[in-house]
Amino acid sequence: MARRNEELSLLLENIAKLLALKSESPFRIRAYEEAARSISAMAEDIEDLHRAGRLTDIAGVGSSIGAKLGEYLDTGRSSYYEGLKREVSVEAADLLDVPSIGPARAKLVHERLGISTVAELERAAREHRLQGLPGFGEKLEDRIAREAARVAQRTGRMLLGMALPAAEEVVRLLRDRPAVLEINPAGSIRRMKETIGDIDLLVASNRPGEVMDAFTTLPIAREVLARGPTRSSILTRDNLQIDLRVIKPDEYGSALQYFTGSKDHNIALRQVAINRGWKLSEYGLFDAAGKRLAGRTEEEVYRALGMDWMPPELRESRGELEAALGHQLPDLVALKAVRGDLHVHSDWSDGYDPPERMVEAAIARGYQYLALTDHSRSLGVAGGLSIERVRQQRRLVDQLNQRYAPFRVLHGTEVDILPSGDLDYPDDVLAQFDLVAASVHSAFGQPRERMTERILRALRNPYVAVLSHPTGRLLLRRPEYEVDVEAVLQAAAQQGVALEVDGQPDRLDLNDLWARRARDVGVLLVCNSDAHSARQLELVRYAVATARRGWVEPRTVLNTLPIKRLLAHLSRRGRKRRAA
DNA sequence: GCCGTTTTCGGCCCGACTGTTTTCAGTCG
Repeated sequence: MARRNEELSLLLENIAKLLALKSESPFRIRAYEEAARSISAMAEDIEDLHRAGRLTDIAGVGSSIGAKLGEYLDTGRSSYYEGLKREVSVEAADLLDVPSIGPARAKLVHERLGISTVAELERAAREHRLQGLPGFGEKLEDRIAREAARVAQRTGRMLLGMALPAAEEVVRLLRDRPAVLEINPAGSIRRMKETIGDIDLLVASNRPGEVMDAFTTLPIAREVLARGPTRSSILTRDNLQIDLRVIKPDEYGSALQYFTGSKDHNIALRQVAINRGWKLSEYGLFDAAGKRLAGRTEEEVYRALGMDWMPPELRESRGELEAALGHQLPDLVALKAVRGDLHVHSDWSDGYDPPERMVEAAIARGYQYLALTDHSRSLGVAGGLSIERVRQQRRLVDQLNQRYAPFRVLHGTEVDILPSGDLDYPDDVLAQFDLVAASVHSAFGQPRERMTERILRALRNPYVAVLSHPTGRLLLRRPEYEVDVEAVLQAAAQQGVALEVDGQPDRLDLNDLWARRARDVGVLLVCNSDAHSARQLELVRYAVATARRGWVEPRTVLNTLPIKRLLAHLSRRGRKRRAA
C-alpha cells in the first residue's frame, strides 16, 4: 500500500505554515510541526492506527490534531485546513521556503506589499521595494533577492547519492590540511537519509581562520555565500550549497552529536539529560552546577548518559535511545559484510560494461560472487534477452567461471513480472538460471488488489528467489505503485523469497521503514547495487545504509553469506519449493 | 496544541548569527 504518512505529515506542516503567517502562538505552531515529524518518522502506518482508533498514541498528537487527522483520513479533506486557506494566502506560505524569510517577514511583505509568491518576492527585492519596510535594510534585501532566485529554480531536496559524494569530495580536499584535526559530514547525510536538504560538514580545529580560508577557496567553490569565524557556506560548481562549521576540539563530540541529529533524536536525548538534572547542548554535557561531564567525543556523551554509542543511521527516534540505554542496540549489517552482488546488468541488456568487466570489478571489490541479472525478453527498451540469448549467455558464464575461479559468477535474470503475474520466461527456462530475481517494470497503474495479486503470484513461482525493488518507487519522481506491501512481506517470509533493498540512489527500495518491518517479520533481505556499469557496483553502499536505517542485522541479509552457503541456500530452497 | 513518577496548569531545547538597531527581533539549526 502506498503509505499515507507523508501526505498527512504534509497536511500538518501546511497548517503550521498558515498558522505562522497568522502569527498564532508559537507553541501551537510547534505542536503541528512536531506532530508532522512524528507521523513522517514513525514506523507504523497511520491508516492502521486510525482504524484501531489509536491516532492519539502518536507522540505529539492529542485530541485536536487527532480529530483533524481522522477527518482527513475519512473524507480526504480537512475543514480546518480549508478554513485557514480561505483566511490566509496559501501561496504566501511558500515564502517560508526562502532562507532568511520566517513567519514575521513573510507576513510583513504579504500584508504591506501583497507579495504571495517567491517570484514576486524576488522581483520586489530586485526593484528595492523591500527596503522601506521595518527591519529590512540593503543587505537583507540583497540576500533575499539571491535566495529567492535560488529557491525559484531549485527542486528542494536532493538524493543522498548526489549529496554524499559532494560532501566526501570536500572532506577529501580538506582533511590533510594542518589546521584540520577532524572532519565529518553531519546532519541527514551522516544519518544516510534517502534525501538531503542541506549538506553540513563539521571540522575540529584550533585555527578556524585557516580552515575557513581553505574551505572558501576550494577549487570546487563557485561562490562564497557566507564567511564567518565559525560557519561558512559555499555554492559548488554543481550548484550545491555546502555549510561548514569549525568546532573547538574539546567540544567536537557534542557538536557532532548535535549537528547529526535527527532533531527528534536530539530532543529525546536532551530529555534524558534533563531527567538527570543535567543539560546537553552542542557545547557539551553539563551537570546542575555547570560542571562539564562530556563533550570531546560522541562516545563520551552517550556513555555519560548511560547509553551505548549508536550508529548515526539509527538516530531517528524510533526506539534507539531505549535500546542504547538497555545495551540492546542491533548489530547492524556493514558494507564489509557483503560478499557479493546479486543484481547487476551488463551490456547484454541495458548495462554499459561487458560481463567480464563486471566480474573483474566485483573481484576488485573483494567479492566472492556476482550474479549477472540482465533483463528478460519483454523489456524491449532495456534490451531484454531472448531465450536464445539466454542460452548464449549461459555458455559465456560457464567460460567466465573457468577463467576467474574460484570467483563464482551466477547466471541470473531480472525477469519481468508481467501484468498478469506470469513471468516473462517459461519455467523450463527459469529452471536453468542459478538465480531468478523478479520485478515489475510495466503497468504501474494497476489497482491495489490486482498489483498485489500479480506480485504474490510471482512469489509463488518456485524458481523465484528474489523480488527486486519491491515497491517500484523512484525518489523525487514517482511514488510506489499501489500494493499491499505487508501481504508481500508475509508471502515472502512464507515462500522463503528474499526481498531486495536496491541501492540505486533514486530507488532505495525497499526503504528503511519497510526493511525494518521485513526484519521484524523474518523476511530475508538482499542488499544489491542494481549496477548498470562496473563503477556502479559501489551503489551497494546505499542499499546497506538503507538496511542499517531499518535496524537490519547481517544474519538476515542473503548476500552476506559466503559462496558455499549461498549456493546451499539457493539449491535447498529450490528443491523444497519445487517439491511442494 | 500537547503533555504530566514533581503536574490537568503552565511549561514547551537552546544558543548563535545577522542585520538592524542602540538593546533587539527574526531566523536558523
